[in-house]
Amino acid sequence: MSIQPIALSNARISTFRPGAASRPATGFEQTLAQGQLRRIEAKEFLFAEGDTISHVYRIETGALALYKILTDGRRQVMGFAYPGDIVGLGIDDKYTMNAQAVKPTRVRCLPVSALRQSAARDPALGLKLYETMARELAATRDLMLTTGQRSAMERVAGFLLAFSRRNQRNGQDPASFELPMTRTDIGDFLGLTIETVSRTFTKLKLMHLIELAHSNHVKVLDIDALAELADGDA
Amino acid sequence: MSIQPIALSNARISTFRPGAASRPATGFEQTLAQGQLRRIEAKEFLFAEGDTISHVYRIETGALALYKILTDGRRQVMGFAYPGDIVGLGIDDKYTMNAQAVKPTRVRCLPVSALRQSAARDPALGLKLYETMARELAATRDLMLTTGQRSAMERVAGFLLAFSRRNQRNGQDPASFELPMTRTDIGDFLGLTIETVSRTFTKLKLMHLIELAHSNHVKVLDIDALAELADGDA
DNA sequence: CGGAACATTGACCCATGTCAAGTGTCGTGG
DNA sequence: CCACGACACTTGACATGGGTCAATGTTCCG
Repeated sequence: MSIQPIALSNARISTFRPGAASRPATGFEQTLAQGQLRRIEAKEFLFAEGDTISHVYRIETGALALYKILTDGRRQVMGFAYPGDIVGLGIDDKYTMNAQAVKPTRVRCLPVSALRQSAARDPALGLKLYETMARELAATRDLMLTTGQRSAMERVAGFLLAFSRRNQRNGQDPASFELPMTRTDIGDFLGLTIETVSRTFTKLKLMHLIELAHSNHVKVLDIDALAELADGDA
Repeated sequence: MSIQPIALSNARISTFRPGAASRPATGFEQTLAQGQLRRIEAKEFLFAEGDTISHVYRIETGALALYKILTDGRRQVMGFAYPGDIVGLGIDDKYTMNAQAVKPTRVRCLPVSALRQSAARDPALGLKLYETMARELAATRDLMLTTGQRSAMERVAGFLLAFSRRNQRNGQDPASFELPMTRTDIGDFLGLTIETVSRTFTKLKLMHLIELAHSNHVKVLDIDALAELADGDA
């Protein structure tokens, strides 16, 4: 896979499906399902880097940007969290990133104390947490391969491609979607300036690979060509 | 901390200290201690991306480079593994990176089957694995902040600084050390070409912040200035 | 309608990549 | 012990992708 900009997209601790009995609900999922629902507005923080960890969250609707900042203001977006994703896990007692909503978002809250208790008893939960982290690590490494080695065009094409594929996985239209985040977010995610992101979008338009109805609504015209541009990958 | 280029440097599953009884050895550590010792030569692979996972390894002596490659040859070194570090963990049944010795290296081997068995029974082990991954994730994110947002000088200064600090933690001279890896490895790690790495080393020499006896022996003359150059961090 | 926030576009510049030559350093074989 | 080749590193000259700065356009909302 060429790009994996979705911090926790595969990091779901097994989505809870009431109908499908194939996978029994763990204590964690049961607890989470009863967790309090919380609504946050666009640009509001769910938590900030350095805050003491109180809860772990699962996104229900909306989207979050997860990022770190340097003192001089440079910012690296580590990923975006979408419905189903879990955010806030970590071994220290402080959050290591900022989690800021990019649009109105609802999350379900689980106190970490409850998580710790369960984990001390249930070997399966410990392994799930391990899996979750391992997946996120894999995603982060893919992103690093991207920001470390690829050209602006490869990065942007890969970003759009990942979005398209994510839609497909979720049974939505892979050829037409709304980007919830700003150019600044995309730039800070890919390690580019907003100008470069914008220019690259324009190039893709001129090549007739995409259309931009409004600046955030993307229509993919030629996904194969897009994949080729994004490529350079195993 | 400004840079953390050491993939698994903090990812040790609690170093086993026979003398200190404060921390009881887990089943994992006991098993590992009895694991087979294996010697690999410089440039030899411990495992390659895509190989089926058979063992998890702990480095005893030497150093490994862990990296991914794109089809066109571009390479991203994700980190280096030093004595005490654990490599080979992952949720899939294939290794996700190449692990290649940068100098003669000895590792202790643990079959994953043994690990899986232990983990199914022991909640503490699952949590340790989780911790290990969480630490490595944090290190990878720091590296991403580096390759994504920093200048060549910041990257190289940070790299040397991390090396110095690592030596200090291990009770060795923080002002004088041998880099086990080539300029190519450093470049592919920091997302720079070997020429840029070399030129940056030269600049640091001219600024009298370091000395290079042989091209791989670094003497740090002014660690504070180095830290300042590396900085831009929280 | 007005203004704020975001996006696009253009002109220019610079840090870093590219290409090429030159300089150690090491190990091997004569 | 020296000659040689292999390999890694350094240095220089030049090219360029993407950053910076500035002006303009677009969308949205009060």
